[in-house]
Amino acid sequence: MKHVYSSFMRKKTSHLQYFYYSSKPHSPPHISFENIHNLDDAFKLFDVMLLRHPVPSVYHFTRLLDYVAKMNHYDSVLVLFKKMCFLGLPVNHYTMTIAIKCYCHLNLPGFAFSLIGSFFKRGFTPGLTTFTVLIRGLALADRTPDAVNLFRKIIREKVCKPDVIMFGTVIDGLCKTGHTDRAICLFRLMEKVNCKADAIIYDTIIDSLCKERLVDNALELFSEMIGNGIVPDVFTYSSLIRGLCILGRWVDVKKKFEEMGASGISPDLYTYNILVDAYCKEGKMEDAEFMFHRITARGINPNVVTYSTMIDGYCLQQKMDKAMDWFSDMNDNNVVPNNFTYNSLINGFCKSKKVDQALHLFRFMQSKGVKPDVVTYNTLMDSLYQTGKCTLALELYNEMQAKEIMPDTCTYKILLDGLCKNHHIDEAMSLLHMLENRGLSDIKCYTIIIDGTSKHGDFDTAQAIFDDLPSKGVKPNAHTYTVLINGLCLNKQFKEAKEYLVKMEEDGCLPNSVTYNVIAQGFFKGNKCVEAVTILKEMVEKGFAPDSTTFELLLHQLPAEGQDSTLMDMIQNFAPG
DNA sequence: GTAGGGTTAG
Repeated sequence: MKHVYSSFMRKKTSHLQYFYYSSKPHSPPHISFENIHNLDDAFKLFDVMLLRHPVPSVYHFTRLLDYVAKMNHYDSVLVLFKKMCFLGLPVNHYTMTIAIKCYCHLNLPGFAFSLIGSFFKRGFTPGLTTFTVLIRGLALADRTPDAVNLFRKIIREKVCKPDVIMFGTVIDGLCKTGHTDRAICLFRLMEKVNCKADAIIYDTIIDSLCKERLVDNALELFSEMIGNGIVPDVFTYSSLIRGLCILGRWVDVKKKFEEMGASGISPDLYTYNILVDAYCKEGKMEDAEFMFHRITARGINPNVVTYSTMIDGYCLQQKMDKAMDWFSDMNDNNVVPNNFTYNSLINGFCKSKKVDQALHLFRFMQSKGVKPDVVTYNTLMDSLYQTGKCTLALELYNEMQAKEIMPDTCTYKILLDGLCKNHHIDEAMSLLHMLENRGLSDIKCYTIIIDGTSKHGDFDTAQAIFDDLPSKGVKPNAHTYTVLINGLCLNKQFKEAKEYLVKMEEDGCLPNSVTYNVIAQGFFKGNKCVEAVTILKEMVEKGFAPDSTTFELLLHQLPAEGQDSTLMDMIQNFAPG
């Protein structure tokens, strides 16, 4: 064996010497991970370790597996783990816990559980760490209720005494599934069992509260945290800053940002990315660029998120030249664009009615090895349908299915709307029935169909679908009523349109600005100008403003209604600009 | 000696 090993070394010495070096001649080579940069290196090292005589201890193999796991190559870890088991190499509770983690990350919690059996077979007992990995694994696999049950069982059967990390794992699982309230209950329970919450626990809950826009509650918890002597870190401040950004509390954002610096905590790239994103979403591109320059001024390299966020900001404003400039900058700086980057650009081009450029990018991204996802397809299909290119849209739909990219609820809504707008009502109806059979139809689907059929001139169908909603257990919302009222106006059923305006309110759907604009425009177009003006007055009383189309129609009535002082007031109040 | 929890973009 030793001979095999040395001849192997001679052949491949140039590469393998990176992994081994001896401090003394004839001493066992030291195993080094320093020069492992990719999966290939890791597999080679594994093979070399197998050829060693004697075979290195389980400790070395475990470290190698952990190393590969930390590179997120969970499937490869399991390949190596199975190979170890197959070759009869020893594995211990450390090795098995890593394997459990990998099964969980691959969404195979069943296999993870079966490894618990192996624990006992091999004479090990799973402890806190292993159970924490399992709990987290269940949460990762969208099985948080099971994770919570396992946690309860561990406490009930006194399997082990949960520590702050296990509590933190369960709390995170609850937060990520929208149960922040339950997470807070568990957090309070910790105190009762003498388990002191640390910064990570506070950060998890604060972040979750901020995401739910309960920023004041988050700030309260932040004060409590400090009161309890827990020092906030960059995570805490980043979460709070993002929460304040979401609410547009810019003064508070600035204050928190300064407070953070004063506490000796430097914002990191995450923090900056949050701010860049917030400014971009707000359309404050100058502020976003300023933040970007602060990043580089601090010697931090912006990453794919930073660039993609800037690009998305310009795309949202349809400033495609600027967006493409940033795209070039990103490439010049060797930051590799990903799905998000391309999807933003494709969306930007679509919204600027440059579908050809969007399609060009769609092909380009694939040539660069970036795989389009459901969002890419949705964006393109919507744009193609809206510009009447049905054949191409359908081709993309088929292509997407061929690639086994699962359509989501957005996809179906795009198809429904696209088919209706392009006069394929029958196909839209059969799609709706398919969605009903699969339990995928919701009020938005029906609203699209009601809108589509009535705009297509088939108001009877629209009305029939609307009337059938209760029997399907679906409740119309303000949008549905608005679409129906629009249909009634198109069908010149003005009396009914007004009746539905009252009816929707009785049904708990308050008419909004769109509803009033739609009905006012319908009445103007049907030459029911006096009634249109009555509706406009009601609208203004309720605090809604006519949009530009309504306003133009109103102006046309000026000679006839010029004596009406209310009308004049309205015109003066709402003149655009 | 080795295994466990928290932050960014449609």
